[in-house]
Amino acid sequence: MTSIDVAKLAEVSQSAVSRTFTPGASVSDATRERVMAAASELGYRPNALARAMISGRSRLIAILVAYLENQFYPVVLEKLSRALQADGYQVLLFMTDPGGQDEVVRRILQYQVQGILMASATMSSNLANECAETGIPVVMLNRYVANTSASSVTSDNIEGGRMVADFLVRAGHKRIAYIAGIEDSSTNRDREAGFYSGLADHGLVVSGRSVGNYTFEGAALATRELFSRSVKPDAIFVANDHMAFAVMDVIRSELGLRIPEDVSIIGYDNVPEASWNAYGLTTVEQHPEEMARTAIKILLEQVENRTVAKRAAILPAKLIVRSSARTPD
Amino acid sequence: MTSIDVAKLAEVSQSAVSRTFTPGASVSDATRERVMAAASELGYRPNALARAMISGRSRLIAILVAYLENQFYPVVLEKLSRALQADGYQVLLFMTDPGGQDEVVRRILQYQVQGILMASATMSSNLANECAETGIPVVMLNRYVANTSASSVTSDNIEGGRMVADFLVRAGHKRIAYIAGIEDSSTNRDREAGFYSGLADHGLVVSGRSVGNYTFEGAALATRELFSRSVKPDAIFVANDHMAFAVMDVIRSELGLRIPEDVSIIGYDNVPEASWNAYGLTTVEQHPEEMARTAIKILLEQVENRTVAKRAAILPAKLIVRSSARTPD
DNA sequence: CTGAAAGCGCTTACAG
DNA sequence: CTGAAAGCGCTTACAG
Repeated sequence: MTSIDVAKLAEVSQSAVSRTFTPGASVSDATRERVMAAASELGYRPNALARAMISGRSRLIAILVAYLENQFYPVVLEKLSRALQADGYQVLLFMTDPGGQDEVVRRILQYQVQGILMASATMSSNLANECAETGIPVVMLNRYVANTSASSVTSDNIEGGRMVADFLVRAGHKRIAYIAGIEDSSTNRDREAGFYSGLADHGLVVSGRSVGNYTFEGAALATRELFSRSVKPDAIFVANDHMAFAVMDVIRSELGLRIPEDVSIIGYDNVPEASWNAYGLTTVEQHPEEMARTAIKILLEQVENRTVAKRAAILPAKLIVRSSARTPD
Repeated sequence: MTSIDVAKLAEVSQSAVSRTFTPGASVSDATRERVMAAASELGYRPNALARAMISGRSRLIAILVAYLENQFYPVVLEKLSRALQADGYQVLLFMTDPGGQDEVVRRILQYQVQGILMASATMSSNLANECAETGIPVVMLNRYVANTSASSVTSDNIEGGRMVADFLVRAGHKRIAYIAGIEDSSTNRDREAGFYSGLADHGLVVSGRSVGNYTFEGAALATRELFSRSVKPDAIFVANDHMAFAVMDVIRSELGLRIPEDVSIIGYDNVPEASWNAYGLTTVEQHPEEMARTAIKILLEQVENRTVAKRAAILPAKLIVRSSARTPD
């Protein structure tokens, strides 16, 4: 079923059919009606691929994600997709591997996507620039890379880390440890830097540090390591919620300690599970809906104006107090 | 940058360029080398949309998902996407709304997808048949609809429900309740039917029933309702894990009861959180990787053979025993 | 192995 | 408002 078939049946030109399905094009009511009648009789639907080819606008946006285990990402993905769909764009989803990043992006480019959204995936500066040259806007979510033309949307990770330190110190903690995410991720660097600077404001330094690499298992190992040392922490800032759950499990089930009586735990993200009673995790909120909305606003602005001017949005951090950490008086 | 630009630079025909990028096409080594050199000099990549148009094979597969809060779906989505990518297909992702289902599918069809995978979304039989007429294969995951030509992949929900009943009865429970998911979903119907039949095998009937609609909040309400009655359950089978976490939270935090000493809880799915120590949920496994693999196998077989013969795969259910339910001696 | 040519299904100036 | 025509960037018989 093509527009030509419809044109024949409706006894109009193929152009008239095309115009009927193009919002804003000039067609008389009479023509439109005849075309619609013929179209529905034949079950005709315009071919979006042909439209994309000829118009140069595919209305395809690629979303890159590395893993969906950490609930922050499914939530963001859902928000992004819904917003994009509502604006008449389609989502091309790509799961990236630690290594094959560049290959994936090149495949995306073949599909003539009009923009790229990167969440939980890092992009080499090479690749970001390659996209910029092609004129395809890139917006990174929850991460940024220096020296690229890619835009970014993050929460104020530095301020978030600082707030955690302040909260913990004011609650009377003295031996405050940090469990890091992926060492060279921008989120980890910023949260850690803010945290240390917050401790320093109170004349303290971190009492222990181990690395969980943002994985559940990594966090469990990191916790055991931390508590195997002579100086045991009385509070831990964990670089994200996903790891914090593993940390809490190990502390309660394996070490037999109470939270927050023996150890306070604070995470980062405020994923849905953080509010589940079994954890009641005190954490720093990253508002997924707002991050998604901001990312899409930046991306579509660039898509529609065909500009690739870099923008970096930093959303405010907010501490969500629950029961996993002692509260300052 | 088009194949014509490359052809000019390489001093060959446009056909030669096309053949160089078509696996299996006959090109001499000499020609191929000149084309590749020119292509990389110009940064040329074939336009997948043009290829799709002319060849009639878009290599696009649509995945429909309704919500990603229940961790079962992100996990399945990740497995599906990776498998499809590995086979050289691209994923077009659609988040469906309870109502706008049909509209979504019609939009998908415009993009000339070669197949549709439906997870956590129900498709009207109308729509399924509409797809079948177009010759586009549809595979539903974790659900099925009677009287359609859509294939399906599910776990053996009936047998799973029966196993839960048997386990609970043999552990000595007498007042066994059920918290339902969405009433008219095939998963709920089958799990419930199997469960009741399992109870009947031991001469028992369900002692209470309320509906959680597969949501976290719905399950919390359903739990409060169940315990507000005169006969309180000493065991509950919850139609999926996602609800079971809410049930456990309410039982422990609000009702002050112990699990499994006072109440046994069994869920369904075995999502990642089920193994977290704070819950230690005994549950029926649905192996997401195997379900994804099976769904893709069925779908691609139909895509590649251009058949739409209906298939219904039912994977075996397996009880995963943890600590949320008393164990039979 | 190679090139000229037809054609996939549309949009969009252009002229009337 | 309408139609004829060009063209988006490719693949793929066809003939040599």
